Amino acid sequence: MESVNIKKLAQLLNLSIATVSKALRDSYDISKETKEKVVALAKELNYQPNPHASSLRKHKSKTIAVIIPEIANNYFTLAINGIETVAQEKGYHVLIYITHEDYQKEVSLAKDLYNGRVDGLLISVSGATTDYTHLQQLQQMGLPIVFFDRVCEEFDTLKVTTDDYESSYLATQHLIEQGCKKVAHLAISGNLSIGNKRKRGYLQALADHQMPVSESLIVECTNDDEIDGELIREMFIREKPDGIFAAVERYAMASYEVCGLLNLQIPRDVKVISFSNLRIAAFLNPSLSTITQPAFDIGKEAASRLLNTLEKKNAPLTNENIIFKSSLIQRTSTAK
Amino acid sequence: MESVNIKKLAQLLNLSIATVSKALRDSYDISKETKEKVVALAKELNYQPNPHASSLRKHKSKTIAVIIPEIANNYFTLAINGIETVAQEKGYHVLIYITHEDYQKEVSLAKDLYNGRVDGLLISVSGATTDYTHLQQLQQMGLPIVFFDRVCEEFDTLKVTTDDYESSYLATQHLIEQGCKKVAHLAISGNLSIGNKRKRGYLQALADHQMPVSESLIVECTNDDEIDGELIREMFIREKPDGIFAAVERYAMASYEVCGLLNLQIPRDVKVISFSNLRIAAFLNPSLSTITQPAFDIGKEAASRLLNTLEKKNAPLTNENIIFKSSLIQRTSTAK
DNA sequence: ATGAAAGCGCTAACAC
DNA sequence: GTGTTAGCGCTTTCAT
Repeated sequence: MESVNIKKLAQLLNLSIATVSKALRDSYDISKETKEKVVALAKELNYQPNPHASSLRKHKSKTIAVIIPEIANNYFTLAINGIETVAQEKGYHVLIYITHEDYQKEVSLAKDLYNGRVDGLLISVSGATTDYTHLQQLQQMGLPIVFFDRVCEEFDTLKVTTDDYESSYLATQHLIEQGCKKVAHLAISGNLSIGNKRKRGYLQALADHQMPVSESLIVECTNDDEIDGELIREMFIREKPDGIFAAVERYAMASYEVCGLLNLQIPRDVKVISFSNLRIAAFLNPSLSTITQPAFDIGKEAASRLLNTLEKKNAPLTNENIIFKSSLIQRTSTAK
Repeated sequence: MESVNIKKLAQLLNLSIATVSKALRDSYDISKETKEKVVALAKELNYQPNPHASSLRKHKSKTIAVIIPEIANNYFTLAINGIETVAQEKGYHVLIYITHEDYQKEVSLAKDLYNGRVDGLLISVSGATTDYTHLQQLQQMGLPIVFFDRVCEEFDTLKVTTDDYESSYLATQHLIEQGCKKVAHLAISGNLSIGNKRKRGYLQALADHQMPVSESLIVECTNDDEIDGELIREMFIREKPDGIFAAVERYAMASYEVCGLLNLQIPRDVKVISFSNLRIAAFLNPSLSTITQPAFDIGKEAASRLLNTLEKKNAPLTNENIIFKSSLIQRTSTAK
């Protein structure tokens, strides 16, 4: 990458490096003519300041990191889209890191951010994460962190989530209202707060409607599609549920598969509802009732807040919890 | 971001900065004992070298940029996954940029890479891009570029694609074999090479099978779902096709929608096949026959080649074209 | 085996 | 209004 630098501009214009630098930053104490000359030449030579030099000097990189557990998932895809939109608007760069639900990877990725590589971090933690010291260290070093979706409750910072408890309650209630007598839950593995909230919403709805509650109706899924399929199949055979509330889209698809294998018809024999951001849920066979999170907006909001803090336009990140509303969209999979 | 730097380590150890630096890089002319002391303290204090300083000094950032036209698309999501996997393995960082099919954005994003921000670029060009000077400039400045999927044929560098012409031919032929007499094509807008290849495959298959060929059977889609829906609807009414070959997933979904509106049954009245990387194509109603690209592997290959070049393990990027094979998966939407 | 010093390209305090 | 200079944290040549 051979390219023009500020020194070359200065030489060509017979000016000092400082003057050129100031002219480019539109400083008040540079004459209009000089500024114009400088800007003109910079444009002509396609001058771009060296980002490493200026990051080093200013202790600001105009870059944020996004750490997510997976990407083959519509929620995160949409969230990234929202994040990238805001970042581009404000002239920030976005580094992306995927943990594949691996705690060790999350730790080592966090280490990479220890020394000013980025100005801020947006993270949705891995399901395997129970210890947050890697993130706490980052925060102590002064790195602003915003959690989204998969948050760490105990962490003192901004968190952007959806109303997981409430929508899980409503989803479960919806199944009951549609006539289900035995509702199973396909739960997220690990002890993610999001997983707990969804499970609690489910349990509370069952309790409030005098429905059978049993641990054996809850399948703690993994990150492996095959294992999950097997666990779900076993539960179907063992419990013969007539309603399924899936905590994530992937488990709903696994249920569709299992129903196919067991010759169960949705929604006649089993009704299914799931958290999902699939745009084509309506085209599934049968079309899938979903709880849809405003993922794009969540990404936008998380990024906006972070960038505002970085630009000091706002107070530092408070221990606030911004909660977006999900929407329950009823489709054929829960029809009476 | 207050943190430990090499100077502090040197002070604490009563060594010179140079020695510490060398010890950390495991240089041959540092004694074992010194190395061990340095490494131990570095670990203890969680020392991480400042990436901007070393990038500035070494003219290497260990970072690559990925520019894609959109992300709410399974192909690109999978490709990023492949790219990120390779990058993480080799200790590289991945900056992500989305053009939203906007040429101006692509140009301005390219400008951001003019001055060493990244060591290499992976790009899938926007559909609106017809002029490649912004990329040529980057290449002239010495930035290695690898194209994937949406490539620029005339560009002298490595390109990773799929057998678009062949699979389009096969997809069209498949429709004909399934009994279609009038096959329409939902084509990608603009003059992307990928769009042309898919269209040429379609046209050749029609010609080889003595099928009606007409410009009015080809819908040049846009990037706007609503407009596309309208264009497709008009074509359906005007031409009454009994076969649809969609160049991208989004257009297939639009067709499903239009068929619903016009009370046409798939596959009885119209058969549909589409390029798609949707994992749940099998669960659509009806399940969608697809041409599926090995997107993850394409991302991996593109990234591997780029990183190998950066690490000088390979010769520089040649004007090669690596072609992956797509697979045609027959499902209900093209059943007889 | 260790250290001194220059310099990557830029910014900002301070002089003139 | 413009220039001089120091220094961000690191690597690397050259001396010792």
